[in-house]
Amino acid sequence: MRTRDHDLNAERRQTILKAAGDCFVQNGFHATSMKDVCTAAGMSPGTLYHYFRSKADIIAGIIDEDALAVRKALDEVAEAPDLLNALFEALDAFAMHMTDRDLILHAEISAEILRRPDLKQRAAAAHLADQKALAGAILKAQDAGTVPREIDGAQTAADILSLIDGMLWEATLHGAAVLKSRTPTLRRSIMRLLGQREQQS
Amino acid sequence: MRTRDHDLNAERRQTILKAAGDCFVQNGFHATSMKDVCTAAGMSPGTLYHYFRSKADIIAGIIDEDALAVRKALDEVAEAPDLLNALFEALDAFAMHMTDRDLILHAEISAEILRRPDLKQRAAAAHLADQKALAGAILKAQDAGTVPREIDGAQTAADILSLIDGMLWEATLHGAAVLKSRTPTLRRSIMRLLGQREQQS
DNA sequence: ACCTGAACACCGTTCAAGT
DNA sequence: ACCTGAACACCGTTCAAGT
Repeated sequence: MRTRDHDLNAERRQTILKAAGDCFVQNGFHATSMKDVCTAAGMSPGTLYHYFRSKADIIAGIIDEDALAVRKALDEVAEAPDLLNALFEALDAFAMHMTDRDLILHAEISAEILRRPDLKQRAAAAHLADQKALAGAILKAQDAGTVPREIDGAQTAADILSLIDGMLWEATLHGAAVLKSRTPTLRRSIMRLLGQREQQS
Repeated sequence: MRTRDHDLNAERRQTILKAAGDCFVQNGFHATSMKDVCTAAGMSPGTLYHYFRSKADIIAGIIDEDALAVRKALDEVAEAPDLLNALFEALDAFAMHMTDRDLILHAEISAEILRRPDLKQRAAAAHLADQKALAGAILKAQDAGTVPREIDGAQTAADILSLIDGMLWEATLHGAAVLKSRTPTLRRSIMRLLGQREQQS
């Protein structure tokens, strides 16, 4: 058959993404050479370039995988009946399961987004979609009476995402351990942003 | 005289930092070659390497300049008699005077911090110092009775810095214009984090 | 279509030589 | 001390040739 083998294509691409991810976590995006990725993936440069057009294209693939995961998590929160509960549960799960590997890869991803205009554009669209999903959830909570009307849904959604990003930034700077210690206080801050009164547990 | 000429040294370093900054803003850190910086600074590679040990060392110099500016602004806020006022004034000035150039350079800086462990360590120290300065200011406001006692100063300081970083991230993704539209709502979010009641102006 | 590996263009850094 | 520019080692990408 001369036609393109889609299964092989998808499989090879997956192999390359995994191998590249490992390399990037170990040595960073710019410190790993294409030769490194080739060795890790067990193929020659020519073959690798058959599946990805450039080194940058590889990290774009990794970014897409990451964005999809965030997307799914937020959509689940948006669809849940109780916003606060769902959000805090997602946050806990996030802080629990985030490994050092994830954190390092997230840093590499962010760095590359900051650098490349085309990735920046995709990240901007993803960020807007995330914001809208959360804003929709806030609106629903306002209809249900859980969140006061005077809260600006869109802006508050953006601020909540900022808080989470900020925690991630702290975690990359000071180590993954801060995720666990930070989650409870982050909870309180998010509640304040959503206009909740203080409450003793 | 065979002894090191300190004035010339400082001047040349400044020339290089400025030239490199221009190059990085135009083409990004990794897309500008040392040859580009040499041309912009008007000197040969050998001379440039006489003043900076590496390309990474140049961006480290730019980072230090940036961190110093943040440091100064936050210390002024911390020393002001009225925290809220001083903070909001600083924020307005920040949003007003932030140029596209600053924003792009900030992005390049962040990307490089994410990548290099030694820069990461310095950024972590700077972030901690910023956080402490703001936490001190919150404590002072608590003593003055402007901010309620149940607020956790250190964590709230971290959260406020997260909100500002988040706004910067949004600005790099969606353009500098969001800084001006975002500042008023950011104000309200910060007030909420500091336990202030809603108020009509 | 899928794969190989030598070859090309380029870049960060060094170093012998000059003043 | 300060400066030059050719030279070195390395890296992302291409391409002629093979199956």
